[in-house]
Amino acid sequence: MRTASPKAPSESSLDTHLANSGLRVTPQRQRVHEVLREKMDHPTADQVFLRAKNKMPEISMATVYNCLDALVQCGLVRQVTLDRGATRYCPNMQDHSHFYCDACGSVYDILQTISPEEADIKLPRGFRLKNIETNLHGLCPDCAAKAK
Amino acid sequence: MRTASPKAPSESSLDTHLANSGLRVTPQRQRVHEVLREKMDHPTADQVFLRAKNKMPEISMATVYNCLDALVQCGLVRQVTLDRGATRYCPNMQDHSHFYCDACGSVYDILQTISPEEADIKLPRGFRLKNIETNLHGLCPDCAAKAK
DNA sequence: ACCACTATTTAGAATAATTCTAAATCTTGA
DNA sequence: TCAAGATTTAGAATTATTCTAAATAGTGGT
Ligand SMILES: [Mn+2]
Ligand SMILES: [Mn+2]
Ligand SMILES: [Zn+2]
Ligand SMILES: [Zn+2]
Repeated sequence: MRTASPKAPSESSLDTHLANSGLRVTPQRQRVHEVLREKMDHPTADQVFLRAKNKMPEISMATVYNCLDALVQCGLVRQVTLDRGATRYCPNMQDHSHFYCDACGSVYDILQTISPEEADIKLPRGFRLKNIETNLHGLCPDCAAKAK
Repeated sequence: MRTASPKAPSESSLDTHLANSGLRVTPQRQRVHEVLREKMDHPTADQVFLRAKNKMPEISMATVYNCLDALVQCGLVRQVTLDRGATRYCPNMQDHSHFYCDACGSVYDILQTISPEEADIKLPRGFRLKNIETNLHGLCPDCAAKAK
């Protein structure tokens, strides 16, 4: 073998991102990130907890919150807040927006965004814009069909 | 006097909007809407409750939630969810987006939006787009100054 | 390898945010 | 005036998130 331990791109990305933020690589953080990548349906912290427990029964809710915060902090996961309910988490760091079905609450990635330049947002003096978040609201295919 | 009881535009708008949604005009709903118009700083339900109590000491938290929901339902108030904290409420129904300061959590109205046409969002077959919500993240003037 | 230091995890308590429940009050329209 | 339905209310219940303090694990220096 050429390399001692070849890693999947997502794993090595986890390692480097955590390292860059001065955070350690831990089994819990790996597991939480894995759970998010396994099913990219924008789960809540609670759902991540339940899924993570399958392969790691000792993991705690506090740790799930800690891990999610760590992954958000090092730029591997995005927080998605779309309604009064629990925050959702998205491991897709590609530039994309979210479609939220107001009827059933499901969330879909939409691979299209409006860039700050394109949007040409004029902010009052002093504001420093970091990024633009676009949330699309409407009906998902299923709910749109039922609505007719 | 020409008209029997001339109303401020916002009040009559409250009446007609509620009526159009089959909802009654009540002192509590009027008060909650008034609180939101008084200080458009995007307060949380809890903050609305505290402010509403000044002129209406008997109002309850449950009623504040009920009223906010009624006002949202009839199109007089927008819900604004920007982070893991409590939902905020905005009585400005003009098309606008929100600037959220990631440092201090303050929210500002930005009178500029990306229209669905302008954005030219291409959704997969079956999705029905109702509206686009744009949230700007960054630093407010105060926090930007401190950051330097 | 041993140790001290710090980061992380953990269970559970605490707090915050929201929803629910059932009874009281109010409004509307026969 | 009365019945039906809408709304409000206090408080309990539930859900979401944060905090605390002790246990565990990882790191760097010797
Ligand atoms: Mn996503
Ligand atoms: Mn606003
Ligand atoms: Zn749906
Ligand atoms: Zn700020």
